[in-house]
Formats: sequence, structure tokens, C-alpha cells
Amino acid sequence: MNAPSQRNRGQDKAAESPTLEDVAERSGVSTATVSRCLNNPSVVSEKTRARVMEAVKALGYAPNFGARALAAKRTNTFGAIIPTMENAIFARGLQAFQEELERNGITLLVASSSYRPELEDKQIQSLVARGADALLLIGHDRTPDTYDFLEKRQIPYVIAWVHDDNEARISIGFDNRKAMKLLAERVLDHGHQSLGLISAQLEGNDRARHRLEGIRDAMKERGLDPSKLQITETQYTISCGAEALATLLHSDPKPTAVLCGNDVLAAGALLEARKQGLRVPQDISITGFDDIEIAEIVSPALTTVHVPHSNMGAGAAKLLLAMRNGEDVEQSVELEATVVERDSLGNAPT
Amino acid sequence: MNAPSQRNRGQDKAAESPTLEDVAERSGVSTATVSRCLNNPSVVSEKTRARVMEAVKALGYAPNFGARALAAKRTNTFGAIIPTMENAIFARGLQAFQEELERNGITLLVASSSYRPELEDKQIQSLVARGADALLLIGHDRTPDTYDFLEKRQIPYVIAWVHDDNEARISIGFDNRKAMKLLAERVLDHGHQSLGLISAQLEGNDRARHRLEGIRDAMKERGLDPSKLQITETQYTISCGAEALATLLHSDPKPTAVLCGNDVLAAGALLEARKQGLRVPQDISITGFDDIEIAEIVSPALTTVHVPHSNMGAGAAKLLLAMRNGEDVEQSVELEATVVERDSLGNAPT
DNA sequence: ACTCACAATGTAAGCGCTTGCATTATAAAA
DNA sequence: TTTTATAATGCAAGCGCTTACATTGTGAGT
Repeated sequence: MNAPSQRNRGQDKAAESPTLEDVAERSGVSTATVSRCLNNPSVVSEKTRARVMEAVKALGYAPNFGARALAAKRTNTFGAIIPTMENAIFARGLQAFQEELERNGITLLVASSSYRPELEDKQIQSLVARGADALLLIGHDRTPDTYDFLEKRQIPYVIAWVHDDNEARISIGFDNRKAMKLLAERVLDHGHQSLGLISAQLEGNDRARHRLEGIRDAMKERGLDPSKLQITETQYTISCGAEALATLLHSDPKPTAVLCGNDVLAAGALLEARKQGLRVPQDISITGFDDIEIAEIVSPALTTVHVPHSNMGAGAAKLLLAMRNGEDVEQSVELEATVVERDSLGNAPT
Repeated sequence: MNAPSQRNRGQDKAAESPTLEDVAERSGVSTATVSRCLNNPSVVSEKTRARVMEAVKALGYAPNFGARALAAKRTNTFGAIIPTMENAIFARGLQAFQEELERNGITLLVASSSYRPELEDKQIQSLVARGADALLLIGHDRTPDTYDFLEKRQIPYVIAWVHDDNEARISIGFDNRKAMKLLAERVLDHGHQSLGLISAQLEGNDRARHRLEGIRDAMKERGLDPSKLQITETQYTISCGAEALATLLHSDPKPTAVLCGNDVLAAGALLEARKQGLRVPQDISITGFDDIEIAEIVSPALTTVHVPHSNMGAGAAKLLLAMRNGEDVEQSVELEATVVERDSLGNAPT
């Protein structure tokens, strides 16, 4: 019987994760050579490389990410913090972002902030601690502390989903205000005089605020009193959308068209309208925002604002990649969002 | 003018991330004390703690995760790999999983495999390398190599979304075969003789296979020939569901009821049916699976199988937590999935 | 056969943190 | 005051990896 090995090395059953050293030992080379095999194979002779790789496989070796990051001071990892994963609002954009990154050999870590700024701050810290080389953030709204932290650490980041001339930070997205204004104009074109808005929480969400402003802009231009706009703030879920519509229907004057902060809310509103026996769009018009899949499958299909999800995602990745590579990116990029007319917007009932 | 500092420490503009040592220096204590302030504050005197914390704040210090994991050999991080983030199938379950973990002070890292086993394998490696203490996996289907790796590394993991008596691995979920059989029986109860199935890719997806088997079980029991079931395999997207229905409608005999592998597919099928001028359920019945939000908002609302998303998520977290704490979990847990009748299933046309 | 250049490998110093153990300050007891 | 138990703190050894730099091996040129 063998004496138990001092540090439980080798063939023992309850093996610790194998380390570089284990691989080195087994293949009879130094750890440096093993490391080179993994990171820069071309400098190692064919023969030893084969031997090392075999040992790697046999041992089931996988490098320890933390140790590697510590020694190499880069991680090839980017982070993204999105407000929610519960619905598809950010899914397509994120997908495009991720694909572009993968193409460049970098890994994406995703976190969700549940629309809570303090939580987002924690997530940022956590991603940075985990070595994220760059970050994707949604919207401009966050505390100065957060931005200070980012600056101090020199972490490249880009703000997505918005374009706002008043903000200096590099961003890629569309002008939420302009986009919503476009839609509101379309609504007004249909003769609606009394509008309602089902919005996300406005605080800490510049996109929601800008969309609201967009509606007011349109009303003003058409000589309507923007303060007459009925507003309900709520969460981004279907059932909240339904509730919100119910609330709105109690207000006086009752809106003949309800614009929703996004398609999910609109889907909920549609549901409630149906439940109350209201025909859309004959009795009431409802519009969405984002143009996610759900917009097409509800009936009536939603008139909504089409957001350039994929372009934003891919574009954000490119910006971040450039920043990481030390090129200096100076220009925010503005993308176009367009109104898609489908069936949920009709003429105002007379 | 000051001579440039040797290692660019201190107040320099382009500061590196502050380290424990920087904090220690600034607050006039050793790194050990700073570390203790952060991890085990109670053993440090009030006075020094205050001083240290102030330095931490002033410097914007955040611990380096990799270094910490390296030194402490634990990360309080779990990983989850789900097949897709594009739709909401796993969203609610994951949410519950995450909440339960957060309650226990552990962080969740999520990756998506796009239903590709090789990719999943890479993701597992990556999460483990990043120090995941435990893993959540969906379904049993994966290569022996993958399981070997997990065993060798002694990584606790649980398989979710399935319950299969034939598999020894610890799992939490429902019996997909039984659940789909239940639904199929309901369909047959409505007099349908000719069935179609729009399924996900069967290979590498035990859930999809079991659901298929469930339908066959039901057909056999009712004296129908299971080989008459019309099957289309496709991806889990709305447009794929639509296409698949179109295909199925060309087959002979034309199915009077089409069961879909999940609600997303069913939503697509509904869309296509509408496009082709077919009334659901008068002309054709369509059913879903999963009971995600989408099932209620399409019209007609989907008859589908309600899956215990939240219980699975929370339960999985509890199992994993127990395993991580060294308790040995021996029993898989089986949850119930039930049929929800809504409006998309009707009697067979005569 | 003997340089010399260059390819292949090895040596060893950290990266930023935790933690067992040793040391010192503090306060209660004598 | 001196002793002694105890609370606070410091010291220093790694954790698993990468990478300058040093060393050795190889084949071509003379």
C-alpha cells in the first residue's frame, strides 16, 4: 500500500482541480511551456505540444480564470447590464451584441438590474471585479458615483438604447423623444384628442421620460394641452399593462387612444380591453413601442415603434471593441427608429 | 516638479485599480486588517474599521474577484446554462432560481447554449473556470465527457426541467412524457384522429423527445397508430412555428389538431392559421406547452401545459445550496405539470 | 570540427488576495 | 504596579497563472 501523498496529488480519487503544474509534471515540461501551449502554441515545438495537450486532456485540465486574469491583467470578457431579462425587450439587441463579441473572441457576462439603480451599481462593481474589460449600459440615468467609478477605473463603456444630444457620453441608439413624437403624431392624425399613456416608472429611466416628452411635443405642436395627457406609471409586465388600462378607463375624459411605453404593456392593455368588451381599434386605439415579436402575434397586431435592436447590439459591440483596443471613439451614433402601422391604431370614435 | 513615481502609485491621474495594499497604506494598517474589515468586520476594532472603510470609499476600492477566489478557494457564485434567452421559456424559472440564490448571498452567472451541446460544454468549462461553485443544467442530454468533467471536478449540479426515472442524476422537474400524454389525451377527447406535432429539434433534447413519446403513448392507448403522427422539427421561434404549420398543412391526411413543442411555436402556428384564413379552433386546433405569458395574450388563448416554473427554479436553488453545503442530496424531486384548457383546442371538424 | 544565430525550454518573480500563526496593545485581576 | 488573559493587529506563505529573461539545444555556414 502506498503512503498517502502529502498534498493529495496524482491519481487520488477526490482530486482537486488539476493545475498547470500537474499538467507540466505529467508531460515532463515546465509550467511555462504548458502555459505557452495554451496561449501561444506556435512557439512550442510540435512534439512537446502534442505531449502537453494529451496531458491536458487526460487530466481534464481547464485553466483557472481568476489566476489567469490576475497574471495576465486582461480577461477578454465584456459585461452588459440590462434592466430586465423577463421579457424580450433587450433580448434581440443583446443577442446581436453577444454574437459580435464572440466573433472577436470575447466572452459576455450579462447581469440584470431589475430597473433598480442601486442594484445596477452593485452589478457594475461585480462585473468589474470579475475583470470585465468593458461594459454595455442601458440609458444615461445613474448616479454620478457610478460614473466616477467607471472613469476612475478607466473602464470603457457605452450607453445603448438612447441618443440624446445633451449627453456627452458615448452612446448608440435612437432618440426616444423623437421616436415617440413620430408615433404620437400618427395617433393625432387619426383624430384622437384625448390621449392616455401607460409608462414605465419615469424616475431613473430616461428613455421613459423622453418618450413622455415626445408625446407632449406632438400635442403642443397640434395645439393640444399637454397637461391633459393621462399618465399611469407602472411596471413592464403584461398584467400591469392590463391594470393600467383599467385605471385609465376610469379617468375623465376617457382617452380614445392609449400609447404604451412598450409592447409588453400594450399587450396587457389589449387583453384588458378585450376583457372589458372594447373593440380595438374601433372603440379604443392602443399602441406599443419596441416592435418585439409579441407585437405581431397579439390581435389586433400592434402599431408600434420599430427599434433597431440588432444594429444597436452589434454597433455597441463594435464601439466597445474599438475602445478596448485603445482607438479613441469620439462620436455617439444615432440610429433611426420608425413607426410601424399595424392594426391597433384606428380613427377616433365619433 | 515631482519625480515620477516608480510604480505610478497614489494620486496619479491614470490610476490603476486600487489594491488592498493601497487601502492598507492609506489607512496605516496591514493588508490583513483591511481584508478582515471586508470579510469579517467583527474582529476588527471599531476605530480602525472606520478608518479603513473611509479609505476604501475614498479610493473607490473594489476587491479583485479573481484574486479573492484564488486565495479563498470559493466564490459564492453559481452558474446556470439555459438553452435560450431569446424567449421567455426559462425566464420565470431562472428568475426564481436567482432570487433564492440572492437570498443566500450567492451570485448567479447565466450562460446560454443556443441548444448547441458543444457550446454548452464550453460554457460549462467557462463557468467552472470562473469559479462557479455549483451548476444548474437543463435536461439530461449531454456527452459523457461533460459529465465526467463535472464528476472529476466534484462540481455539484442539478438537472432541471425534467423528471425521468431512468436517470440517476439528481434532478428537479416534471415528467415531460406524462405531461404531454395528458394533453394529447385531452386532444383526443375532442375527437381528433389526425394529429400533427411541431417539435423542437429532437436530437440532444430529451424534453422534446419525451414529449413526442407522450403523444405516441396516448395514441396507442386509444388504438391510433402512432406512426401516423405528422412530425415537423424546427427551431423555437415564432416564424419557425408559422412555417412548420404551413408544412404540416400540406401533409396528407391533414391534421385537425396540431400540438406544439412549446407556446412560442404555437403562437407562430396560430399566426399562420390566421393568415391562411383558418379559424382556431373551429377549423384546426392548436396547443402549446409551457404556459408562458404569451399563451394568454394570443387569441385564441392557448390550451397548453402549465409548467411549474417558479417551483422548479426555487427548488433547484435549494438543492444546489444543500449540495454546496455538503449535505448529501439523494432524491430527485418530481413536480406536477397540468393541462390548462383555454380556447385554442376545440372539437374536431366533422 | 567549430562558430553563431535562433528556436525551444526553463527559472522565477510577481498579479491581489486570504488566513494560520506570531506578535503587540489593552484591560482586568491581583 | 505587575501579571495574565484576551482582543487587535501584523507577518508571510501561498492560491494558479503569465512572462521577461536566462539557459540550453539545434542546424547552417565556414
